Amino acid sequence: MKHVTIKDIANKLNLSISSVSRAFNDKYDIKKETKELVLKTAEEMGYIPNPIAKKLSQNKTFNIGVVVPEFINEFYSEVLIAIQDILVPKGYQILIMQSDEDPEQELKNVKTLINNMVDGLIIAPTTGNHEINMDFYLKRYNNGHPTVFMSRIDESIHVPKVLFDNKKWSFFATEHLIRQGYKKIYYLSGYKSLGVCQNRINGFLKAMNKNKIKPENYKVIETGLFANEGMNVMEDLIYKHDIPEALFCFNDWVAIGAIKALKKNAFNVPEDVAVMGFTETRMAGLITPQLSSVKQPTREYGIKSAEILLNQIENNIFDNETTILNGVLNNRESTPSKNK
Amino acid sequence: MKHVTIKDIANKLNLSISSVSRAFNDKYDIKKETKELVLKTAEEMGYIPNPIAKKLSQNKTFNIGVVVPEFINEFYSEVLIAIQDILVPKGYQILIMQSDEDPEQELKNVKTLINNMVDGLIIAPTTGNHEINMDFYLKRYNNGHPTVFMSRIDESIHVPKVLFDNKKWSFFATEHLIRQGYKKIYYLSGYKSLGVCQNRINGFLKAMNKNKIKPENYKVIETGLFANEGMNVMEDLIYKHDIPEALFCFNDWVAIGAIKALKKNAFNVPEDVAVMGFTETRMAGLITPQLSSVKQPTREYGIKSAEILLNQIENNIFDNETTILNGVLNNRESTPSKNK
DNA sequence: TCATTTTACGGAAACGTTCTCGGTAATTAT
DNA sequence: ATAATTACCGAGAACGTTTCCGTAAAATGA
Repeated sequence: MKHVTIKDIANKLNLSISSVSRAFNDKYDIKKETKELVLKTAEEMGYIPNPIAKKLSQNKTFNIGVVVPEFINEFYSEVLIAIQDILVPKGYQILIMQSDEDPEQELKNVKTLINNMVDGLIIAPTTGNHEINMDFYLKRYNNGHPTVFMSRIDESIHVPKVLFDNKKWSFFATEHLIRQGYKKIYYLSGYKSLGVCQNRINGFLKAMNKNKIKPENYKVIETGLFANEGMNVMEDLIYKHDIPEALFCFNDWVAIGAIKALKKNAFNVPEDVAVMGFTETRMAGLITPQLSSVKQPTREYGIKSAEILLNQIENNIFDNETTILNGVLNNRESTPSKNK
Repeated sequence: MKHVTIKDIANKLNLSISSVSRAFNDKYDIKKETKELVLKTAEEMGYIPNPIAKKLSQNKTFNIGVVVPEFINEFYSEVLIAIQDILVPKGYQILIMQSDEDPEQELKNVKTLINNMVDGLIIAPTTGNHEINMDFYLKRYNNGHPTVFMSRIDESIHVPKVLFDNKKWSFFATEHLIRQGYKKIYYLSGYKSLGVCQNRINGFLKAMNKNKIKPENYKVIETGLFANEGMNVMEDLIYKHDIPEALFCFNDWVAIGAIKALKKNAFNVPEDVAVMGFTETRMAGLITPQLSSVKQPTREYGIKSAEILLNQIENNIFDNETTILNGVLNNRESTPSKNK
């Protein structure tokens, strides 16, 4: 039951502790035969190295902290898996914490991870511009602590980051609706206080301006992140007889909620109202009608973030590079062409 | 930039290291004033305790390993959040690993966590009866290592576990279809090799027997876990003109896939074919028609598992208790009554 | 007042590694 | 054969805590 240590092996073989240690860590001054002997007896004795001791003496934990705003949606789950795929083979362990979309919880999470001496942090902030948190993260990063930011972070902040151009793809999605022939388009946005939502609003508005859509033919309606909010907002519009030709929604959930409200009130999708989602989920291709949406590259998010972090930790390379990932606009049944 | 240690504080105050340590750990032989002095100067000097050293000297990591088969679906995400909600306030950190539904990966994950000296393990096996893994876990548990098993584990195995009676609820769901008046019912199962799938099949068959449904009026068709598999199997049935009155599906995804195939081939749901899901997801209430399903109590899963583990770790209570959680059968539009 | 108990603190070992330094034996070069 | 080099190994400090044990000072009791 007693834990076998390096010392026990040393005693048994009449070797020194240092020699046994060398046997495990290769490449040092150690004879091939003794090394093999040590390895063999270690195996026999059921030796398991104590990572805690290793960490203490090396001042390295081989732990990476990852903080995400939530992982109920597939998005961050997929990102996390990708991060693991890169980091675990390199010997790192990942500590995952979720902030429940709350900046205060986020800061707590980061501090907990720091207290646990993580070798590096990947942070997906709940919002891109929460100043108190950002100040804290920045100071730490500038003191030389490996950190990568992800997803919802302002492009202007001078740190290594991996992001998606929400404004651009929101613009693309909106223009797509315009090109499909829809004249009156409403955007059901998330919370305007979230940076990511603001960016997508800006993309929507940019498309309106560029295409000279008159103000009476578009609207931005603050909605939320979940289906029931999309449903409520749509119910409200129906109640007011304020029905657009097309809806662009902050995410697939909002879109699905809106569709539900429409169907319930005898509107046909897409004949009466076309609907477009965002941050595609697996459902998009499965519901009726199949939902047009913008797919974000979840795996690339994780892979790229992990690689940048590794570069900081292992090669001491601290570029403030910004990686902007590309999406895919999937046109499906919910946004057919009205032209001709 | 140098890390402030307990020693630095001791030097500054002309105290011994032990006294400073006592100041932080309360309740020992320490005068109130000195304690406050230590705490105050520690604060000023920006002291952060080194958890690694603490762990080494206490032989405790305050880390809990949680291994889940996957966390792409909401189910385990919700369980994980509940586990965190219980354990984090108690000072524990959670290391999450996912096995990608692969027993070998699962064993690797568990071993990685053990090597990292977790104080306890919560394991949701990919399947309930993979013998090699189970032998390993059991031996460890019987050697006094805190462990709780969750979700997909056989009731007969003598360990502390939290589970859902899949057979019972599958039986309930099937009987519900029968009572709603459906005479010909097919079950689209998961992989028969997975214990959890086998249990649900047994529940289905039990309902068939009890209600004396003739063999020509039911079928169990091995399908899979994802929507495209549900879709393919249903397409195949349609091709063979082998259409039941109701479908019972292994999970909501399979159900949604099957519904898609039906709609595509001009069958109406539920008029032509009723459909019932399982392990309810958020989508169930949002798609058209709203999907009847069985809701599993995800939060209770996590809370109960965490509590049992804490009891093992902190109170040394190792009951082999089995907690069986209750579900809820939500009847929605996809399974209306045919009677009358 | 003196013996006894309590309180508060210091010394030092322990946790299990890594790693620097120095030393000896073996090998090679001169 | 001797000197120089190399290969291999051991001693012991270091990482930052906790905790056991001993003891001086203070408090208590008679």
